[in-house]
Amino acid sequence: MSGVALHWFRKGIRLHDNVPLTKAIESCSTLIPIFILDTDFLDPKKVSANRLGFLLDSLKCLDEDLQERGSRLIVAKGKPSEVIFSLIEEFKINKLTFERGTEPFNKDLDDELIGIVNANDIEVYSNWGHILFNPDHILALNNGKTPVTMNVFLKLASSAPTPLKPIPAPEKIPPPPADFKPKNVEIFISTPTLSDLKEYGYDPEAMTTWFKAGEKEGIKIMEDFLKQKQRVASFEKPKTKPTALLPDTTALSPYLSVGSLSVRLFYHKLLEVLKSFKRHSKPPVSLEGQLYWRELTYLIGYSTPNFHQMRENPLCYQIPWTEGEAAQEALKKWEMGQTGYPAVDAAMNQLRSDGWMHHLARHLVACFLTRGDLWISWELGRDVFDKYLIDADWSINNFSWHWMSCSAFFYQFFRCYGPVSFFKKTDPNGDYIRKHVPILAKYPVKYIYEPWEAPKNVQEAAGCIIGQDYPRPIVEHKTVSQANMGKLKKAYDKNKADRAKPAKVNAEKLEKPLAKSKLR
DNA sequence: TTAATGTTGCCTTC
DNA sequence: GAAGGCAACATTAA
Repeated sequence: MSGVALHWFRKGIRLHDNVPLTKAIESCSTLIPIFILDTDFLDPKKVSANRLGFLLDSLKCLDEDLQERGSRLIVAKGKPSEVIFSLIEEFKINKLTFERGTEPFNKDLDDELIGIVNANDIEVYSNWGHILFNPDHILALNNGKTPVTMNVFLKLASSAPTPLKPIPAPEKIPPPPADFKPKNVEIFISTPTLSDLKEYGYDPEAMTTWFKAGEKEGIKIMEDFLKQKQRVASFEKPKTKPTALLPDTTALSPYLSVGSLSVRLFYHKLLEVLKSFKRHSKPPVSLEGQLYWRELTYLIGYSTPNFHQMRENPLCYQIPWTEGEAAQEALKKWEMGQTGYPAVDAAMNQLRSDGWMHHLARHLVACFLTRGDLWISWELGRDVFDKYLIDADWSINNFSWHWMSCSAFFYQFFRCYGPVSFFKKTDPNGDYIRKHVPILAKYPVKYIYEPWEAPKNVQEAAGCIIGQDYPRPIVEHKTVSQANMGKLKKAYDKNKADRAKPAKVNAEKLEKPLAKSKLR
């Protein structure tokens, strides 16, 4: 054991169930554990202080956990591929380990790394540690076709190999070289905080999320939740409350997203709990089902070209969303919680302050921005979510915006969320609004969801005049949502017609070659 | 080809 | 609180 190993942390910011890291340790006396802060990522316009801060805190925890085992985390800054290749060369790396990514930007880099590194006679180990199932395996089971519904996915998953059992964290980890100072790679002296990134425009005060980062925290939240066995066994996602003042779901998404909690650990611990119940809730609504949804989105993101956009995306309906200045203005109001619909604004305010909101709150605001009310492209809403959510996840986020905008996977556009009605069901008193839109806190129950309906004297008594202290509704929901359904119907018809034409031509052209290549 | 199905709508009626 | 109408989508199973 004399080699130098490089373990690259991307997601998978943890020591438990980290197979590549464990493989790296097996065969080296020196291990460089590195995280690379991509300079493209350091932009408050694209990545909020909450999201970046949560990531940095996760790294800090990782560093502490590494130090407990005789190592420490090295955080570099730059373009990931350049940093990796530079380190490989300078430190004569024998072994490179990392967790594979399904997203297009990761996929390309993975292929590049595996190819070039193998050519240089360096041992490479990577795995699919961020997900339960090997996506290539699932796709093969479906003859290479991307599954687009949960039932199809469940069938495929049931005939795929059982997800691997998690492995424990290593007890000892070989240290990086003493005085580790690469020549061509910029590294931080210690794990950076937001204060160290002021030059990029970050303000440490802007980090307001109450979520605590780290592997220990993620595992603790998981264990506390799984202890409530009855709750686990009867969990049904659609029945949880978006307006709860404390999360009514597991709220494990931030930890799963950066990988400080292993999805396989959660999966197997969950199944253990379910085993002790004769009857329990089932996918797609159960807790187990939530993990399968996550898998499905990763699989779709992995196998669908241009999944991050409407155009050139084979799964996505082409819908003529509003563009231009008016759309930008409305988008900004939506982002900043200024639509004049208290429920929507409360959710958006929670998104910006906490970096998290309940899944159904995401539905309400996403529907409102796209097909429901504002008729603005899901891509723009997706970007706003990606900026603020501490659980931001490329696959899940893109999938959900397809779904909510009726661009793919879900098409029942006549089922539309009401910005007044939807939250009333779980929060008739409007406590969620009172918390997240404090200027409305004194409104009587009768008007809390529709403050513009309140008589002037009621507005004055509540200390908030509509149109002055809080905006009037940006649109009239009833009217625009009706009109939008008509527009969607038209767009659907046009898409069907457009799809029918080229498909016919292709079928004729491809008939022979297809038959020939059946064995592929 | 038709029938059943689809994680999470809203409103009115009983 | 449950049920049915609303005006009706696409995908999958049969």
